[in-house]
Amino acid sequence: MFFLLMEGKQTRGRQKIAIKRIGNEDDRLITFSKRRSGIYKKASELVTLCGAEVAVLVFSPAGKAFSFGHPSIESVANRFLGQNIAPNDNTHPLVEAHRKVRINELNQQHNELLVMEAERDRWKVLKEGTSEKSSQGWWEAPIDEFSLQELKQMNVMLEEFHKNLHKKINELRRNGGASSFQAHTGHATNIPFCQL
Amino acid sequence: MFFLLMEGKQTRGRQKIAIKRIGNEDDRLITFSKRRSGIYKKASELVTLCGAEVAVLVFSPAGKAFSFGHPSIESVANRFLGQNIAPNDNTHPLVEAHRKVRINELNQQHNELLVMEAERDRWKVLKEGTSEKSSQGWWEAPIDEFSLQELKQMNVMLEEFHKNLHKKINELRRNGGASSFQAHTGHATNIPFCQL
DNA sequence: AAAACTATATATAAGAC
DNA sequence: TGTCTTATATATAGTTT
Repeated sequence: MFFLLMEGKQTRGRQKIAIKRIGNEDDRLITFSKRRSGIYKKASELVTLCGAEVAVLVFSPAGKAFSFGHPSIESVANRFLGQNIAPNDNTHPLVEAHRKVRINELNQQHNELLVMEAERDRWKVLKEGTSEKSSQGWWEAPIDEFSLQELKQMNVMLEEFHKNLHKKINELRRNGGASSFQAHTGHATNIPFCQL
Repeated sequence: MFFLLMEGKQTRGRQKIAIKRIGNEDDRLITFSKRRSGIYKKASELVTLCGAEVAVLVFSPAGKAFSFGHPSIESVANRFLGQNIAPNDNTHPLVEAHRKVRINELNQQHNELLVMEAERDRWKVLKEGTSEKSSQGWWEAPIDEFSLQELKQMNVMLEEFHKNLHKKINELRRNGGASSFQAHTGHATNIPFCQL
């Protein structure tokens, strides 16, 4: 602790910062990661609360891509581009997107899986009140209906599914497809897939 | 005021809500609008603080499209979509890779340029006196750090640089192949993913 | 290089205009 | 619709583990 003036307080808490480029690279990277997660969370809440479709695309200064999307990044982005770009312009990349779409479906499932896994532990805790069955979004699964036993079984199934998914994705990758995704899991378990 | 128990308080303040679909339509619409703005603000802060590129696409349940993007929705979306499309019909991998790297460098410069130009224009506008409700948002640039003279010089430099950049890009296109500049913008930025 | 921890800054629900 | 207010919920800066 640098400041001895803080009688009785363990930290200075959140400090105000100016909205300008963060000079220190380490701080900037940490802030990038934290705030990116924060935006994903906000986006997912907007989806759930209002039934909206949202896509968030982020490129780090280093050029690494991150994204959040519901129902999928592709669907939202295409919907947007489709209405803003000449609809019958077939030179647009969308034409050759067949394999890509398949891979993206898998990736989306993978993202959902990661989210579910991340949420799974929270569900255990959440087993208190609120018997809601409004299954709007993918994360809004029927929480309360799972006993601990069922959660354990689900855990096993998820892990199995997870492995299979990776295998399929890797097969597709070897066949020439490519995609790169990162899920918002709340746990930052990043498994970006690699092209080539 | 429903609750007479609120001694001395004018409102109950922010109330906790469950993250589930808001039943009342009016509330849902208001929340949609407020939170959408909130996400834009967060996105713009991420841009400014970390130098990221961000696009946020939102569709209301009614199907109306909203978006935020920096440097532009199109550039970020194309960059993302392009990155997820597998150019599996490459000629020679190494040649292609080298060209991609070169174009990637140019694209990054170009994106930086777009950012700088966008900011420059904002500064210009602000200098010219239309200072209305621009007291918030990421475009609130550090005006005071730049004299008018410096802005003019920067303007010239930017335009020169911009022209050269386009020239180089066009050269590469002629030597390299089919894609448009826009397509290259998308394809050129997956260095972190394919380890060329 | 993540994750956890406080204390504080910020976002926003509910209401009023 | 949009803007303002208030009080509270939530996000997060700075730091430690």
